[in-house]
Amino acid sequence: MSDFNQKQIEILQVAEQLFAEKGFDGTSIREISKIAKINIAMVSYYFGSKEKLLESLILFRTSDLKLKLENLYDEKVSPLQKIEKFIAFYIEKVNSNKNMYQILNFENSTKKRVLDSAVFTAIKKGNLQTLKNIIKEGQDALVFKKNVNVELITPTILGTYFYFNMNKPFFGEIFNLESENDFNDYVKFHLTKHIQQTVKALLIYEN
Amino acid sequence: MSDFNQKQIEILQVAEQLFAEKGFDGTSIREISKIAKINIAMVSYYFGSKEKLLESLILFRTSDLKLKLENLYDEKVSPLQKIEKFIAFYIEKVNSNKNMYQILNFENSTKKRVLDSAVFTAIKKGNLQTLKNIIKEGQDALVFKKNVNVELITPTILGTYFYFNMNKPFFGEIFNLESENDFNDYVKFHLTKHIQQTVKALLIYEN
DNA sequence: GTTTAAATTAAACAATTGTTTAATTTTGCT
DNA sequence: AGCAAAATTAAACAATTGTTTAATTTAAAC
Repeated sequence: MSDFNQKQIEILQVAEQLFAEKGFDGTSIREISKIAKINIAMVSYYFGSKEKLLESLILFRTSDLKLKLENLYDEKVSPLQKIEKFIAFYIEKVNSNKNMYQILNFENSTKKRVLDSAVFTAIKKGNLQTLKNIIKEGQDALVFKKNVNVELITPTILGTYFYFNMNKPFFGEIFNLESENDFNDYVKFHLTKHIQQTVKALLIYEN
Repeated sequence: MSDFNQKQIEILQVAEQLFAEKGFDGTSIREISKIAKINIAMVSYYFGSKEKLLESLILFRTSDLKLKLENLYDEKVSPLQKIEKFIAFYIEKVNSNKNMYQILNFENSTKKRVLDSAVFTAIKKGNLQTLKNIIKEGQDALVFKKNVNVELITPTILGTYFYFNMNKPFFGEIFNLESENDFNDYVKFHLTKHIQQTVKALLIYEN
């Protein structure tokens, strides 16, 4: 599988940061090499090409993107609490992998590279199914209402986070977030809570 | 102000599409020139440089990004209806300027270029104030609840749309959207409705 | 029709890009 | 120590990049 040695991992980490900051096309191999303190030929030596470096990076991180929600599904907690946990866990996961998501979001909407979306589609469908199961459970228990577009809840959960993240300077000014720590704390406590409230309200409130 | 002649506008339109599709760094002047059927020197001749072409493009489109909500604010409709109109109008605006927003979202989160965010900050603050006014009105009328994080509602509104847009292939498959028309129709009717329901529920439902 | 400015062109530019080569150094193994 | 494979290096590569030049064509004004 993904058996990268220490040197390769260092390169991947530098590449991840730079790709997220400047985009794939905005990052040069020489820049990566300089920061990773390696010779520029090492990228080709280890990964073959710049494109394959990106593919390796995605492969390297893909396992991190899968939600591990099995334990959550067994728990003897109410559907409402499951939704809360689902959201908190999801946001935490995405926020701690924000560089990778930044890369994927952009390279996915770009028509230049055709990164194999099959594996991501599978992951997304799996996560969606988990959410559907929870909501179905809540609907059967008459806690959640019926007429809700479940497929659009993930866009609301993740979209809220990504928009917040994309406009970090703006919200940093509004909420007085001066450090990366401030930002992460705000996400963990206030933003997550907002999303939880939003989804819960959507699932419960009847027009 | 933005007095661009017909030739310049043609170049800007081609640049807008390509920047949105492939990113600023992923688009070459030769590519733009080829599609716009002009000589590559014309870009420098008219705009000065590639960077300045982007600046001109932003200047050219900025006026389109401002929400015109004055009429909405005067209307004798309930706060609930105002919220609905606000969202429908906002989404429609963003969706019809999706290329520009795609560019801004990416170039803004990239640390490479420092596009003057002051003007966008002003626009965002203006739009936020409008939303705040509506919500305040609803709270005073005891229709909306009090403890809501108003600043995070825009992320939910626009974030939902952008996430949907970014993952067009995925949702296209799920919802069977085969053409750009299908996509726009889904946004106009179903996605907009979902966001309206979501925000309304958030503003009304008490824990 | 002549003149002047604007528009357009092909060509060249220097810099940067990703990639490869060929030589050298390091490492691991016997 | 000796050897073979792996790792690392500096240099060169061809292609592409944004930009400029200098010449030519077009348009407008008188």
